[in-house]
Amino acid sequence: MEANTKTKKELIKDNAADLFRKKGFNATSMQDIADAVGMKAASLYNHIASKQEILEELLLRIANGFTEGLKEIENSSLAPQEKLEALVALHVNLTFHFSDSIALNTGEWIHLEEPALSKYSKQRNQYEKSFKKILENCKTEGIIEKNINTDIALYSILSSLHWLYSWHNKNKKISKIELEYQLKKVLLKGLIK
Amino acid sequence: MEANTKTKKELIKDNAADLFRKKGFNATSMQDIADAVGMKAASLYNHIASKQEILEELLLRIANGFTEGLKEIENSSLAPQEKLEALVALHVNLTFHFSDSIALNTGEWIHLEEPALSKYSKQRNQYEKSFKKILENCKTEGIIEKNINTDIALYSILSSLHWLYSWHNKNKKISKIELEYQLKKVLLKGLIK
DNA sequence: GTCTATAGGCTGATAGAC
DNA sequence: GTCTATCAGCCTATAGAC
Repeated sequence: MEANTKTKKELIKDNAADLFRKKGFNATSMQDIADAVGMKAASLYNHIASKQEILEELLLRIANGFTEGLKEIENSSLAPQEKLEALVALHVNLTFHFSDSIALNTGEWIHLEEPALSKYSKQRNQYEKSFKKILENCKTEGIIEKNINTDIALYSILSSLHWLYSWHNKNKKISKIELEYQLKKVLLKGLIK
Repeated sequence: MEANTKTKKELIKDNAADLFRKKGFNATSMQDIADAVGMKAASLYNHIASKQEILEELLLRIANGFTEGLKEIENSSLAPQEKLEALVALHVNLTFHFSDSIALNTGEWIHLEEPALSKYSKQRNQYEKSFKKILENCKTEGIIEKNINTDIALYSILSSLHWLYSWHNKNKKISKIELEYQLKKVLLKGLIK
């Protein structure tokens, strides 16, 4: 599928994602989106139902990406440590794949309204819970030290992975393979010898 | 200084910080802040000049906290690795000290207007630059492996430290000492044996 | 499917009585 | 220093001509 085969709705969502990321959801007006796409604000409503709808579709698409990726990893016969590495790879892949809209996953999701907010939060909580379980399996197997707090490890890793998009944007020079290699090292094996 | 000796301006800023964190700067109205403080929206302007001013004062106070803390560490005679540990401690301390307003440091700073935005960004960039320098010194001394990308290590650590506030809020059970111990372990020494 | 025109509501901020 | 009243502007979204 090439760029010019995109539906106008997809084009609107792409531009909106970019603006939401740069200015925030509330500070982005339909006027801003219309200007970016190249039409009048009123015309947007021939393709989308509301500003909310744009945010919902962008975020639920990403949430589904994570949910599906996680399911594959959970159902695999990888060892706990390999599952951890696969999760890092999943984040890197989704960051490259959804490059613009993935930034919304960090903060802008709070502007979702019900029932989308509940649906999104549910998926996100489920994801974190499963991630934590894998960390705990690593602990049981003695791969991770017993006195490491699983919650701290979890949120520490997730924070780094959530912010991936920001240097994907700043520093395009880093390839996917290199990014994956570095993150596995820094996040899992540690910095100091 | 006790809670009830706070000026009304400080009370307004405290409540605003809490709302900005929960709802975002743009989604928080002066009405919301007035309701939280217990006065009419118009009365707020007897204590503050504008909504912008609140955001600026909250963020510049934090930025100064980081700048000053960093200066102390830089001017100390600690070894590179100890400086790294001191930086982790600095983030933990400021997270506990500014518990509500520190959250704004993660995303809401984009709503600063000039010239405050430039001032803030300058301090932030300077902070990251100095942090990076300390990492590079660790590399020179052979404490950190040569093939680790300093930028990735830097942003990975900073991301985790920026998100500290979120589980400080969720999980008050973790003490400052324990948090500091765990983070030094997870961020610096690594997860996997 | 695009446009112009506009509704209806909320926003940050000000004026002026008390 | 607090209030009521109010302004001027911007916001999302709709109606209806073309």
